[in-house]
Amino acid sequence: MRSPTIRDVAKAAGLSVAAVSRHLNRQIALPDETARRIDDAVQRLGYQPNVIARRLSRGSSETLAFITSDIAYPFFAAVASAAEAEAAALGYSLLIFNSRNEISRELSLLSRITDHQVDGAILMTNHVDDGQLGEAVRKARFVVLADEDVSGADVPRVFADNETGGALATRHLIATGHHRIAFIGGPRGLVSTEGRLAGFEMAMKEAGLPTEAALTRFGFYSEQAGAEAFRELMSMPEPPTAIFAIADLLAVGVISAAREMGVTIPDDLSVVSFDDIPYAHLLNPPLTTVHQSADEFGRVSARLLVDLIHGRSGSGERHSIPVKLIERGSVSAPPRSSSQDNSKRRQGDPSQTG
Amino acid sequence: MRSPTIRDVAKAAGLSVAAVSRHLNRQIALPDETARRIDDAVQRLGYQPNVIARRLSRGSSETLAFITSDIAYPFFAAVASAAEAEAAALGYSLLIFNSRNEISRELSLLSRITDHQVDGAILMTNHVDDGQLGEAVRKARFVVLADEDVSGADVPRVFADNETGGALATRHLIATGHHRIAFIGGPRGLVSTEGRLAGFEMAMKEAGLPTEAALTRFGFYSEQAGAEAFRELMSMPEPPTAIFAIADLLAVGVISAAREMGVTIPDDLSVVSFDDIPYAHLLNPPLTTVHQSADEFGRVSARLLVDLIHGRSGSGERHSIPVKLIERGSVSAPPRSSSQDNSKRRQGDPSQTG
DNA sequence: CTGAAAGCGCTTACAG
DNA sequence: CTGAAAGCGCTTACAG
Repeated sequence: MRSPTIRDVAKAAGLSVAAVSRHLNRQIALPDETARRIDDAVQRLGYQPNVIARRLSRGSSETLAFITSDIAYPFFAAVASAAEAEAAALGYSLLIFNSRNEISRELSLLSRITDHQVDGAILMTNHVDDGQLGEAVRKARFVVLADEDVSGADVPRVFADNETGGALATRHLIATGHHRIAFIGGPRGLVSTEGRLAGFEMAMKEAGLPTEAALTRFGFYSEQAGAEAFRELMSMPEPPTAIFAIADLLAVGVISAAREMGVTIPDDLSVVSFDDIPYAHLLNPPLTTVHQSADEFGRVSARLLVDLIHGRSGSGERHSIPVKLIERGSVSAPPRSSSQDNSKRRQGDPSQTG
Repeated sequence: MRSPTIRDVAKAAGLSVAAVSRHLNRQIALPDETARRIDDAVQRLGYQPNVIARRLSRGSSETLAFITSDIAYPFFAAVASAAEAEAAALGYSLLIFNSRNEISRELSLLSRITDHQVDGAILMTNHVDDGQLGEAVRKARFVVLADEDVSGADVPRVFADNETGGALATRHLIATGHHRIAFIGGPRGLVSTEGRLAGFEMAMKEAGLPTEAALTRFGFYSEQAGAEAFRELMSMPEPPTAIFAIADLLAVGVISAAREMGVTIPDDLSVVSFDDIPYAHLLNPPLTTVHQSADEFGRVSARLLVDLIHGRSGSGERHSIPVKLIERGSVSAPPRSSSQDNSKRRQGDPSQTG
């Protein structure tokens, strides 16, 4: 019941192991008759090369890793799926890893590159680094950073155009008549949070609108964090009339909490978010959100990684994924009653900018 | 720049390779001083064992594969995530593979078991087998089949209680007043389709209701297939007043198409589905659906696989995942106007059963 | 063109 | 207890 090895094939074909190996790897053109003898033996024995052994002697695996903080988040799953498709087209397998956003797991996954278990990795982390990850990435070398940054790592990067997206979302809210706009972000220090915040602030400034510290919240990327931020915002003396939640996941938390509190979106409160996850258009309300292409994210990352492995792409490379605003049903004009007057009353507030 | 090997460590510690290996694998209790020498050398050199080499000589990898037809489908992603968590708790890594439901990819993934690239696999296929897959599973041995069956494979299985779920969904529709109920299934021959169909038919029969062939459709598991089945159903002379779509994915297709055609759910048409994907409660309308626990699916599958590898679980084992109906907003009483009378008129139709 | 042999980096029976 | 050596199944310089 032992699986046949290349030696068995060689014996059966009356040839040397080397000849068989070379033939199987197409590094040699054998006379037809000889080639057939090998192929027949392979057939008959049901021989399958042992990939582990090949990997050990060759030092490469034709396998890539995709490390995500949460494979259950639809946007990340969609990126993984696209990366897989592109990797396959380029002759690579893709292993998908769930890091649960734990640095220890990210580190051990990255070490599989040094191991030659995989040739390289696409890393989608989702926390700020204390330096460990940066060092590991530098050591692993064949890594592309997608969606979030790891500072100090000299590798290619693929980010969404966060700043433009943030500005797009905010301008849309302003154009619809909102002045008191809250910002619900992820953790501070992440490029997603900082980029989208910069876009938000830029758009507010353009419009001559103040950015109030109490209206900009930060926290984890989770439904719960979105819900919590929403509740805090609504319990303010003068709640905002619109929210820019910088991820659909956060917006989902906002929607759930709003439902519970009986506030209607968009009648009582407008919401714009970011990502455009698969079912965003079917939610209630349909989410107005900044779209970034998961497909392009995955494909570009995979291509960049393969290029890097083959020395065809520089480590300084940066790729920006374009964004666009998708208007659906979660935004409307602010309710007549509210904040218009309130915001005037607060004109002199020292916490205001601009 | 070459990564340090166990030989380097041995040299640095002034010991044999064997001693180092045994110490690192805790198969030996060295005098404290000696142990420290090794640990220091490991530290200093930054030694990390080469997993590939270990795997080749040991013949096992402490790694499991999770093969899914579509990692981008939220339910599957959730199962993968749970399987990963359980595997990690049991000391195994989990690689997630996207097979795209292509048999050639499933086969090559399965062959990684024979390869010793992975110790075993959880296989979630989604097509009927022509025998190839069954043979590969039999050969690979350390496989657990989840969600869908592969006939002729003598391995453990984890299925939802499809029949009960199908009956639950159908009875709910009947209890709400529906008589003309359509069934939108996946491909014929899959246990999900057949089991849920059996439950559907059982519930209809219980209620003394006919099952009309034109009202039961089968097709791929895709949004598109759901939309198409819906359109065909609605263009019938007497369309159904309710649909049991046996997967949320299908229901999402139905909802989209209904939106386009201007039919309102649940006022014009009631819909029940199956799965309860993550955002089902936030859709418009909130989906009334049969819940199956993705978490339990993933955890049980992983545990069964590890048990199988360790010879602790028999290949005949079957585990059934309980289901329950979650009532939300996609079902209401049938519209006054319709089918009540129509269905009487068709009493004598030969295509009717029972 | 072809084969014998070394080597990839571990683990583990075997002998001391 | 400890080490020298064989072996896991391939690939590939090297020599013929």
